[in-house]
Amino acid sequence: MLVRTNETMRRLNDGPLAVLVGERVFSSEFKYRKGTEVFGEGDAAEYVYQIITGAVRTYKLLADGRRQINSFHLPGDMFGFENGASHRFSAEALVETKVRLMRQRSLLHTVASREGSTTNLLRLVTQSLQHAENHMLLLGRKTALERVAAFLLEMDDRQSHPDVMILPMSRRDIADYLGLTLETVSRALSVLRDDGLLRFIGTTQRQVALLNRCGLAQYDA
Amino acid sequence: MLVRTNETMRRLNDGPLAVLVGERVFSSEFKYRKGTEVFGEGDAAEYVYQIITGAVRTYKLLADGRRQINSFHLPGDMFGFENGASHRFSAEALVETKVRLMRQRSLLHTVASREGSTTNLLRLVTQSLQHAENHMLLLGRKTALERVAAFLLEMDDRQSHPDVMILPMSRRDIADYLGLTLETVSRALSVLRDDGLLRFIGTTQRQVALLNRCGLAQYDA
DNA sequence: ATCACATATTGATCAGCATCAAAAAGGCAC
DNA sequence: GTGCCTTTTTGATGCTGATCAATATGTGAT
Repeated sequence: MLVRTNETMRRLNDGPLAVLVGERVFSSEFKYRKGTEVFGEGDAAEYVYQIITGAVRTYKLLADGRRQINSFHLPGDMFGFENGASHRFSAEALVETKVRLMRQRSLLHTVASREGSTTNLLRLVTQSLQHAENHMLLLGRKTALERVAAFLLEMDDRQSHPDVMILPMSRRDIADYLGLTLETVSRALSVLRDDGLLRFIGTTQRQVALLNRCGLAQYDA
Repeated sequence: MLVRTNETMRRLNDGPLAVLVGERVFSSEFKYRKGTEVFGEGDAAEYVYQIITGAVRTYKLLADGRRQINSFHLPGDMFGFENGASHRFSAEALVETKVRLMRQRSLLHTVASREGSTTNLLRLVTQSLQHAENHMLLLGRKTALERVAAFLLEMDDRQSHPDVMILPMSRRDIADYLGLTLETVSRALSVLRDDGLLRFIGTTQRQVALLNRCGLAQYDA
């Protein structure tokens, strides 16, 4: 994505709602097994979630099964915040995922009684909006290679540029995020590998070492 | 778009920030000629805008000129709200446009001192996010015909289902909104016309009568 | 280790939309 | 109205990415 700065170094209890933590607002924890639904589109929006460990995809479906993933959520990220009474999209655990959760009503109430946290909550929503704006540019106007390069740089950034990046999602998930097919994603990754921009680590294809981040950024428009 | 309910009947002074109007918050009005820039990506985000008459496009550009329009703003709509110090996208008047504008700092300050308006401001941002989520689904997963049908239904809804809808934007604007080329948009409109779903009114091609909204909705996925 | 199933890669072909091109229609100044 | 420029439509062709298909690799259970 275009905006990568300041997305790094997110830690638990260090996000926009840090001020609320430890105030009996985050009432409980919960664990989801790989592939299970956290909530579905149209479900009552009772809780807000923060990921402790694991990863979650949020997505919308068309009637015939076409899927668009809005975003991937990693440890520290919050999701599920809704204005209305029901969720506008679905959320599923990509892998075994532990979350902290609290009631939305409780959150809004707490926020309303506290100056400053208002702005934090607003910032949280604004950041999602910013991500969405960048993603619309990607979906509307970028080529397959540009999309995949942007995706790798986004994940790299959100994992704080590790030597070996772990992708918790399948090729199909990546494809549904980028508005492509899984075959096209696979081919693009192969091109980038053959061009010496990345290397797959070990036996799995979900551990990636970025060998040339600047080169990758060239591929991204 | 998927969400059309409650987008109708928006009037001036009747939006999310109605509570703020008449409180010397909206300091002034300004007029932009057709095609002129309201603000550019990266500009200092000093003001928030509300359209009185006319229409505005907000968009992002890639280095080589590819453009993605995030949204079209019609009378009553607000835009230009930013979390950070600078605008994340550009805004231009589609036609001669009159706006009301106020300083962001002033808005935030006023909001902070008033219970309730916080939630309204939050709702404003959340609505933009909701629009973005629906648009990502369109950009990532819908065909050209589905996109154009969805566009017509969105505009129809936002103009409160008039007999004759006026499109203030060019085919190129529509294309850049829908992630297509202007030729593809033109062809899709011709298909819908030939199928009896719409009719062009008068001499211009920017006045459209929707003859069969349910039929159009079938085209949309 | 073996088997069954899920995931990923790679290849061949196809289709939808983009691109290139030209003509028609509309808008606007004079 | 006339002329000029912009916008829109329509047509011909091409290319990117989708689809269909086969193989390879990985994973998890027993």
